Amino acid sequence: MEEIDRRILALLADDGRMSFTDLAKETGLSVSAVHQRVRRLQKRGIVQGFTARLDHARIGLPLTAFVSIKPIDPAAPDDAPERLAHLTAIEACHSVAGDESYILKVRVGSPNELEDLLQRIRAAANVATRTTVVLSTPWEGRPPRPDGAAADSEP
Amino acid sequence: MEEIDRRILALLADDGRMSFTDLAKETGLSVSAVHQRVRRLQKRGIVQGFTARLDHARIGLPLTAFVSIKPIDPAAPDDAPERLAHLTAIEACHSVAGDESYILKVRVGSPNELEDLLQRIRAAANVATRTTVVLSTPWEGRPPRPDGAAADSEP
DNA sequence: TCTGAAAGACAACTAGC
DNA sequence: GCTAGTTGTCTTTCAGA
Repeated sequence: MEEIDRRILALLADDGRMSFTDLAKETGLSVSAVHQRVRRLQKRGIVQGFTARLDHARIGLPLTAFVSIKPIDPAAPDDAPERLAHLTAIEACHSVAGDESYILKVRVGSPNELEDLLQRIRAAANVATRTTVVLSTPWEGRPPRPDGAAADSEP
Repeated sequence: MEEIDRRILALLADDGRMSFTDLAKETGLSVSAVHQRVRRLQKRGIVQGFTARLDHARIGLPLTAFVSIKPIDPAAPDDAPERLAHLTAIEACHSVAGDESYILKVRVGSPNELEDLLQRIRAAANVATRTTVVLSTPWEGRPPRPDGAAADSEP
């Protein structure tokens, strides 16, 4: 039951364009039943959407870096995410425990663009930055494998 | 020309299940032409695949962390990625410049699972770990917006 | 929550420019 | 590299158990 939902999620994480027909074959359900379950998973927000995995190096964004930021004025209100949201080079923004307050994952076309981006980040959020450049990425975005724990209750 | 490809990539990054019919409407091309272009983008490896975006908190993986690793024996050959690949909790593995050699992004169900994972990482790759726990994620996996630079030449 | 069937929409291929 | 047309498959909805 819940096992089938996890199987559907694994299949869609692996191939987001898999047809309902194929999902039905893989799960042993009818097409309608799979269709219903996927719609329910989307409605519940467990499936948040579908996206294409792109080769960043080949769309003009070959340089990836992690940027840790720390407020210059620790007393100021912490609204860094809102202040940084317009910078589309920032692919992800995580609030973290530890010495710094956020870790940003950024993608740019060149070292020059990275320098420019860092200046914009510092100016927009009034923060100090510490940057770790990615040299290569053995893997990334590997589909999650829910090991043991169960999911949530009903919405 | 190349402009249309970038538009297609942006649309598919935003909705990986968008139909070719809709892609055709959005780009002003015929369905066949869009179909051809997407197939070519996949064949060239610019589109590497499609995936469902899942709510990790609701599939039993509510805890995210970044784990930086450093070899205990700097003279040993660096094969950490191969040694760690079997640990499916590691969603991404980046080789980085800086004090440490890799940054891992991991997702687990609980602090206990994180502790267990860290032990496995240290044992498998003979490394020291430094872990930064994610408290919240304002955003993540935002579609890349190729700003100015152009893509590659032919395969 | 499932099945099965029916309508329409779509994907995939072909030919021709 | 594009358009247009054709065939077979798929998506989506419905009634019913």
